[in-house]
Amino acid sequence: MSGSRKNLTDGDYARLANFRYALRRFLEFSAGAAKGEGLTPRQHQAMLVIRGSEGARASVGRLAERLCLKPNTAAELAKRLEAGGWITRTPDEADRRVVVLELTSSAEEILERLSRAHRRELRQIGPEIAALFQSLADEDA
Amino acid sequence: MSGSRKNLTDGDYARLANFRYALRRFLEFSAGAAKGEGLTPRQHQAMLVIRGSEGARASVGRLAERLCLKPNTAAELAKRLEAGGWITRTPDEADRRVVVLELTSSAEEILERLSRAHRRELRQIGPEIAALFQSLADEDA
DNA sequence: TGCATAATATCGTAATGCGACATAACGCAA
DNA sequence: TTGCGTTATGTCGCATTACGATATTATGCA
Repeated sequence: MSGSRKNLTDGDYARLANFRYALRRFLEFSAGAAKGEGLTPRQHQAMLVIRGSEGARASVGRLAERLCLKPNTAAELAKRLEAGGWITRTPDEADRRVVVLELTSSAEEILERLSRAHRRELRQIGPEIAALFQSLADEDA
Repeated sequence: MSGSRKNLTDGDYARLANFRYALRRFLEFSAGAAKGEGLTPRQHQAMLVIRGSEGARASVGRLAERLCLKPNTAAELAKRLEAGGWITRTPDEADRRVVVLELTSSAEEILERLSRAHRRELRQIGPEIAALFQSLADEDA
Protein backbone atom coordinates (compact mmCIF):
# COMPACT_ATOMS: atom_id res chain seq x y z
CA MET A 1 0.00 0.00 0.00
CA SER A 2 2.28 2.66 -1.24
CA GLY A 3 0.21 5.68 -0.41
CA SER A 4 -1.82 5.84 -3.57
CA ARG A 5 -4.63 6.13 -1.05
CA LYS A 6 -3.18 8.91 1.06
CA ASN A 7 -4.21 12.42 0.27
CA LEU A 8 -1.67 14.55 -1.41
CA THR A 9 -0.22 17.19 0.88
CA ASP A 10 0.41 20.83 0.24
CA GLY A 11 4.04 19.87 0.02
CA ASP A 12 3.34 17.30 -2.65
CA TYR A 13 1.67 19.89 -4.82
CA ALA A 14 4.40 22.40 -4.10
CA ARG A 15 7.08 19.92 -5.17
CA LEU A 16 5.30 19.15 -8.40
CA ALA A 17 4.77 22.84 -9.04
CA ASN A 18 8.38 23.71 -8.30
CA PHE A 19 9.59 20.97 -10.59
CA ARG A 20 7.50 22.19 -13.48
CA TYR A 21 8.58 25.75 -12.80
CA ALA A 22 12.22 24.76 -13.05
CA LEU A 23 11.48 22.92 -16.27
CA ARG A 24 9.74 25.95 -17.70
CA ARG A 25 12.63 28.20 -16.82
CA PHE A 26 14.99 25.88 -18.62
CA LEU A 27 12.73 25.84 -21.64
CA GLU A 28 12.51 29.63 -21.48
CA PHE A 29 16.27 29.81 -21.42
CA SER A 30 16.37 27.53 -24.42
CA ALA A 31 13.76 29.52 -26.31
CA GLY A 32 15.58 32.75 -25.61
CA ALA A 33 18.89 31.31 -26.77
CA ALA A 34 17.27 30.10 -29.99
CA LYS A 35 15.66 33.45 -30.65
CA GLY A 36 19.00 35.11 -30.05
CA GLU A 37 20.26 33.13 -33.04
CA GLY A 38 17.25 34.04 -35.16
CA LEU A 39 15.52 30.70 -34.70
CA THR A 40 12.20 29.68 -33.29
CA PRO A 41 12.52 27.13 -30.49
CA ARG A 42 11.07 24.46 -32.76
CA GLN A 43 13.57 25.22 -35.47
CA HIS A 44 16.40 24.87 -32.99
CA GLN A 45 15.07 21.56 -31.75
CA ALA A 46 14.63 20.36 -35.30
CA MET A 47 18.24 21.17 -36.04
CA LEU A 48 19.31 19.32 -32.93
CA VAL A 49 17.32 16.28 -34.00
CA ILE A 50 18.98 16.32 -37.41
CA ARG A 51 22.47 16.78 -36.00
CA GLY A 52 21.94 14.38 -33.10
CA SER A 53 20.69 11.50 -35.16
CA GLU A 54 23.92 9.54 -34.80
CA GLY A 55 24.15 8.12 -38.26
CA ALA A 56 20.44 7.59 -38.63
CA ARG A 57 19.21 9.39 -41.71
CA ALA A 58 17.22 12.45 -40.68
CA SER A 59 13.90 12.52 -42.49
CA VAL A 60 10.66 14.36 -42.09
CA GLY A 61 9.22 11.32 -40.40
CA ARG A 62 12.04 11.12 -37.91
CA LEU A 63 11.62 14.81 -37.21
CA ALA A 64 7.97 14.23 -36.45
CA GLU A 65 8.69 11.34 -34.14
CA ARG A 66 11.49 12.97 -32.19
CA LEU A 67 9.69 16.30 -31.87
CA CYS A 68 6.38 14.65 -30.98
CA LEU A 69 4.69 16.27 -33.95
CA LYS A 70 2.31 15.01 -36.61
CA PRO A 71 4.05 14.30 -39.93
CA ASN A 72 2.36 17.16 -41.72
CA THR A 73 3.55 19.61 -39.09
CA ALA A 74 7.08 18.31 -39.42
CA ALA A 75 6.89 18.74 -43.18
CA GLU A 76 5.96 22.40 -42.76
CA LEU A 77 8.74 22.86 -40.25
CA ALA A 78 11.23 21.38 -42.70
CA LYS A 79 9.95 23.67 -45.42
CA ARG A 80 10.54 26.72 -43.25
CA LEU A 81 14.00 25.49 -42.30
CA GLU A 82 14.89 25.10 -45.94
CA ALA A 83 13.48 28.53 -46.75
CA GLY A 84 15.70 30.00 -44.06
CA GLY A 85 18.79 28.33 -45.47
CA TRP A 86 19.34 26.07 -42.47
CA ILE A 87 18.78 22.71 -44.10
CA THR A 88 18.72 20.99 -47.45
CA ARG A 89 15.99 18.56 -48.45
CA THR A 90 16.99 15.76 -50.76
CA PRO A 91 14.87 12.84 -51.95
CA ASP A 92 16.36 9.64 -50.63
CA GLU A 93 17.98 7.50 -53.31
CA ALA A 94 16.75 4.21 -51.98
CA ASP A 95 13.18 5.26 -51.19
CA ARG A 96 12.10 8.32 -53.05
CA ARG A 97 9.14 8.95 -50.79
CA VAL A 98 11.60 9.88 -48.07
CA VAL A 99 13.17 13.32 -47.89
CA VAL A 100 16.61 13.43 -46.30
CA LEU A 101 17.34 16.50 -44.20
CA GLU A 102 20.84 17.87 -43.72
CA LEU A 103 22.15 20.94 -41.96
CA THR A 104 23.87 23.64 -43.93
CA SER A 105 27.23 24.74 -42.64
CA SER A 106 25.84 28.00 -41.32
CA ALA A 107 23.26 26.03 -39.37
CA GLU A 108 26.03 23.83 -37.98
CA GLU A 109 27.77 26.86 -36.58
CA ILE A 110 24.62 28.23 -35.03
CA LEU A 111 23.79 24.87 -33.53
CA GLU A 112 27.23 24.52 -32.06
CA ARG A 113 26.93 27.84 -30.26
CA LEU A 114 23.50 26.93 -29.01
CA SER A 115 24.58 23.51 -27.89
CA ARG A 116 27.52 24.86 -25.90
CA ALA A 117 25.22 27.35 -24.23
CA HIS A 118 22.75 24.63 -23.40
CA ARG A 119 25.37 22.39 -21.91
CA ARG A 120 26.54 25.24 -19.74
CA GLU A 121 23.02 25.99 -18.62
CA LEU A 122 22.24 22.36 -17.92
CA ARG A 123 25.31 22.08 -15.75
CA GLN A 124 24.27 25.21 -13.92
CA ILE A 125 20.77 24.07 -13.17
CA GLY A 126 21.53 20.38 -13.05
CA PRO A 127 21.84 20.16 -9.28
CA GLU A 128 18.63 22.06 -8.73
CA ILE A 129 16.64 19.93 -11.14
CA ALA A 130 18.16 16.79 -9.74
CA ALA A 131 17.18 17.85 -6.22
CA LEU A 132 13.64 18.56 -7.31
CA PHE A 133 13.53 15.21 -9.02
CA GLN A 134 14.76 13.52 -5.92
CA SER A 135 12.18 15.26 -3.79
CA LEU A 136 9.50 13.86 -6.07
CA ALA A 137 10.86 10.36 -6.27
CA ASP A 138 11.95 9.97 -2.69
CA GLU A 139 8.66 10.14 -0.96
CA ASP A 140 7.16 7.09 0.54
CA ALA A 141 3.73 8.03 -0.76
CA MET B 1 40.52 25.25 -20.04
CA SER B 2 37.53 23.03 -19.67
CA GLY B 3 36.96 22.09 -23.24
CA SER B 4 34.93 25.07 -24.30
CA ARG B 5 37.42 25.00 -27.12
CA LYS B 6 37.00 21.41 -28.12
CA ASN B 7 34.61 20.61 -30.89
CA LEU B 8 31.38 19.01 -29.89
CA THR B 9 31.22 15.37 -30.88
CA ASP B 10 28.41 13.46 -32.49
CA GLY B 11 27.86 11.95 -29.09
CA ASP B 12 27.52 15.35 -27.50
CA TYR B 13 24.77 16.28 -29.89
CA ALA B 14 23.11 12.91 -29.49
CA ARG B 15 23.07 13.30 -25.71
CA LEU B 16 21.52 16.72 -25.92
CA ALA B 17 18.98 15.46 -28.45
CA ASN B 18 18.08 12.44 -26.37
CA PHE B 19 17.64 14.56 -23.30
CA ARG B 20 15.27 16.90 -25.05
CA TYR B 21 13.41 13.97 -26.54
CA ALA B 22 12.83 12.51 -23.10
CA LEU B 23 11.65 15.88 -21.87
CA ARG B 24 9.23 16.17 -24.75
CA ARG B 25 7.81 12.74 -24.10
CA PHE B 26 7.19 13.67 -20.50
CA LEU B 27 5.49 16.87 -21.56
CA GLU B 28 3.44 14.89 -24.07
CA PHE B 29 2.39 12.53 -21.33
CA SER B 30 1.43 15.51 -19.24
CA ALA B 31 -0.51 17.16 -22.05
CA GLY B 32 -2.36 13.94 -22.77
CA ALA B 33 -3.27 13.46 -19.12
CA ALA B 34 -4.59 17.02 -18.96
CA LYS B 35 -6.65 16.59 -22.09
CA GLY B 36 -8.05 13.38 -20.65
CA GLU B 37 -9.49 15.50 -17.87
CA GLY B 38 -10.86 18.08 -20.28
CA LEU B 39 -8.09 20.60 -19.67
CA THR B 40 -5.56 22.23 -21.89
CA PRO B 41 -1.99 21.69 -20.68
CA ARG B 42 -1.76 25.34 -19.68
CA GLN B 43 -4.93 25.12 -17.66
CA HIS B 44 -3.58 22.14 -15.81
CA GLN B 45 -0.33 23.92 -15.07
CA ALA B 46 -2.21 26.99 -13.92
CA MET B 47 -4.19 24.88 -11.50
CA LEU B 48 -1.00 23.34 -10.21
CA VAL B 49 0.48 26.77 -9.65
CA ILE B 50 -2.57 27.86 -7.71
CA ARG B 51 -2.67 24.72 -5.60
CA GLY B 52 1.07 24.53 -5.15
CA SER B 53 1.54 28.06 -3.93
CA GLU B 54 2.11 26.97 -0.33
CA GLY B 55 0.23 29.72 1.42
CA ALA B 56 1.27 32.39 -1.03
CA ARG B 57 -1.80 34.06 -2.45
CA ALA B 58 -2.30 32.96 -6.02
CA SER B 59 -2.87 35.97 -8.22
CA VAL B 60 -2.80 36.62 -11.92
CA GLY B 61 0.66 38.07 -11.51
CA ARG B 62 1.94 35.00 -9.77
CA LEU B 63 0.39 32.86 -12.46
CA ALA B 64 2.27 34.85 -15.06
CA GLU B 65 5.57 34.54 -13.24
CA ARG B 66 5.35 30.84 -12.49
CA LEU B 67 4.09 29.94 -15.95
CA CYS B 68 6.61 32.23 -17.68
CA LEU B 69 3.83 34.15 -19.36
CA LYS B 70 3.15 37.84 -19.86
CA PRO B 71 0.61 39.24 -17.44
CA ASN B 72 -2.04 39.81 -20.09
CA THR B 73 -1.79 36.20 -21.20
CA ALA B 74 -2.17 35.03 -17.62
CA ALA B 75 -5.25 37.21 -17.27
CA GLU B 76 -6.84 35.54 -20.28
CA LEU B 77 -5.93 32.13 -18.94
CA ALA B 78 -7.58 32.98 -15.63
CA LYS B 79 -10.67 34.17 -17.44
CA ARG B 80 -10.97 30.88 -19.27
CA LEU B 81 -10.43 28.93 -16.08
CA GLU B 82 -13.21 30.83 -14.40
CA ALA B 83 -15.49 30.35 -17.39
CA GLY B 84 -14.86 26.61 -17.14
CA GLY B 85 -15.78 26.55 -13.48
CA TRP B 86 -12.30 25.59 -12.31
CA ILE B 87 -11.39 28.69 -10.34
CA THR B 88 -12.92 31.69 -8.65
CA ARG B 89 -11.54 35.18 -9.06
CA THR B 90 -11.92 37.49 -6.10
CA PRO B 91 -10.53 41.00 -5.70
CA ASP B 92 -8.03 41.02 -2.87
CA GLU B 93 -9.25 42.86 0.21
CA ALA B 94 -5.95 44.48 1.03
CA ASP B 95 -5.04 45.54 -2.52
CA ARG B 96 -7.98 45.70 -4.82
CA ARG B 97 -5.85 45.73 -7.92
CA VAL B 98 -4.97 42.11 -7.20
CA VAL B 99 -7.27 39.27 -8.13
CA VAL B 100 -7.03 36.22 -5.89
CA LEU B 101 -7.43 32.88 -7.65
CA GLU B 102 -8.78 29.81 -5.90
CA LEU B 103 -9.60 26.34 -7.15
CA THR B 104 -13.15 25.10 -7.06
CA SER B 105 -13.70 21.74 -5.42
CA SER B 106 -14.24 20.04 -8.76
CA ALA B 107 -10.93 21.40 -9.92
CA GLU B 108 -9.28 20.10 -6.75
CA GLU B 109 -10.47 16.60 -7.57
CA ILE B 110 -9.27 16.79 -11.13
CA LEU B 111 -5.92 18.14 -10.05
CA GLU B 112 -5.47 15.40 -7.49
CA ARG B 113 -5.99 12.71 -10.11
CA LEU B 114 -3.61 14.45 -12.46
CA SER B 115 -1.00 14.94 -9.78
CA ARG B 116 -1.04 11.29 -8.76
CA ALA B 117 -0.66 10.29 -12.39
CA HIS B 118 2.24 12.68 -12.80
CA ARG B 119 4.02 11.41 -9.74
CA ARG B 120 3.68 7.89 -11.03
CA GLU B 121 4.99 8.88 -14.42
CA LEU B 122 7.89 10.80 -12.95
CA ARG B 123 8.91 7.81 -10.89
CA GLN B 124 8.71 5.66 -13.98
CA ILE B 125 10.89 7.85 -16.09
CA GLY B 126 13.01 9.21 -13.27
CA PRO B 127 15.93 6.83 -13.77
CA GLU B 128 16.04 7.45 -17.50
CA ILE B 129 16.00 11.20 -17.13
CA ALA B 130 18.56 11.05 -14.36
CA ALA B 131 20.86 8.99 -16.56
CA LEU B 132 20.51 11.41 -19.43
CA PHE B 133 21.22 14.24 -17.06
CA GLN B 134 24.29 12.49 -15.78
CA SER B 135 25.52 11.86 -19.28
CA LEU B 136 25.31 15.57 -19.95
CA ALA B 137 26.90 16.71 -16.75
CA ASP B 138 29.60 14.08 -16.47
CA GLU B 139 31.65 14.97 -19.45
CA ASP B 140 35.00 16.53 -19.00
CA ALA B 141 34.40 18.89 -21.88
C1' DT C 1 -0.69 -5.19 -63.19
C1' DG C 2 -3.46 -3.79 -59.24
C1' DC C 3 -3.86 -2.09 -54.90
C1' DA C 4 -3.10 -1.40 -49.90
C1' DT C 5 0.22 1.10 -47.46
C1' DA C 6 3.67 4.59 -46.39
C1' DA C 7 6.01 9.25 -46.63
C1' DT C 8 5.46 13.73 -47.53
C1' DA C 9 2.87 17.94 -48.79
C1' DT C 10 -1.09 21.42 -49.01
C1' DC C 11 -4.92 23.95 -47.24
C1' DG C 12 -8.11 25.77 -44.08
C1' DT C 13 -9.02 26.19 -39.16
C1' DA C 14 -8.48 26.68 -34.17
C1' DA C 15 -5.82 27.76 -30.21
C1' DT C 16 -2.84 30.73 -27.84
C1' DG C 17 0.71 34.07 -26.68
C1' DC C 18 2.14 38.66 -27.42
C1' DG C 19 2.33 43.86 -28.23
C1' DA C 20 -0.08 47.93 -27.73
C1' DC C 21 -3.16 50.08 -25.27
C1' DA C 22 -6.73 50.90 -21.53
C1' DT C 23 -8.43 50.91 -16.75
C1' DA C 24 -8.31 51.05 -11.94
C1' DA C 25 -5.98 51.09 -7.60
C1' DC C 26 -2.04 52.18 -4.85
C1' DG C 27 1.09 55.30 -2.35
C1' DC C 28 4.27 58.94 -1.97
C1' DA C 29 5.27 63.91 -2.25
C1' DA C 30 4.34 68.55 -1.97
C1' DT D 1 -5.68 66.58 -0.15
C1' DT D 2 -4.32 66.59 -4.82
C1' DG D 3 -1.30 64.99 -8.33
C1' DC D 4 1.21 61.63 -10.48
C1' DG D 5 4.25 57.76 -11.36
C1' DT D 6 3.81 52.90 -10.67
C1' DT D 7 1.57 48.44 -10.37
C1' DA D 8 -2.01 44.80 -11.43
C1' DT D 9 -5.15 43.39 -14.44
C1' DG D 10 -7.92 43.45 -18.65
C1' DT D 11 -9.11 44.07 -23.91
C1' DC D 12 -8.22 43.86 -28.74
C1' DG D 13 -6.05 42.56 -32.97
C1' DC D 14 -2.37 40.00 -34.94
C1' DA D 15 1.01 36.41 -35.89
C1' DT D 16 2.53 31.92 -35.24
C1' DT D 17 1.89 27.21 -35.34
C1' DA D 18 -0.09 22.65 -34.77
C1' DC D 19 -3.65 19.89 -36.41
C1' DG D 20 -7.39 17.39 -39.29
C1' DA D 21 -8.69 16.34 -43.71
C1' DT D 22 -7.12 15.48 -47.93
C1' DA D 23 -3.93 14.95 -51.92
C1' DT D 24 0.19 13.13 -54.21
C1' DT D 25 3.71 10.13 -55.18
C1' DA D 26 6.33 5.99 -54.24
C1' DT D 27 6.73 1.33 -52.52
C1' DG D 28 6.08 -3.58 -52.57
C1' DC D 29 3.32 -7.53 -52.31
C1' DA D 30 -0.67 -10.46 -54.23
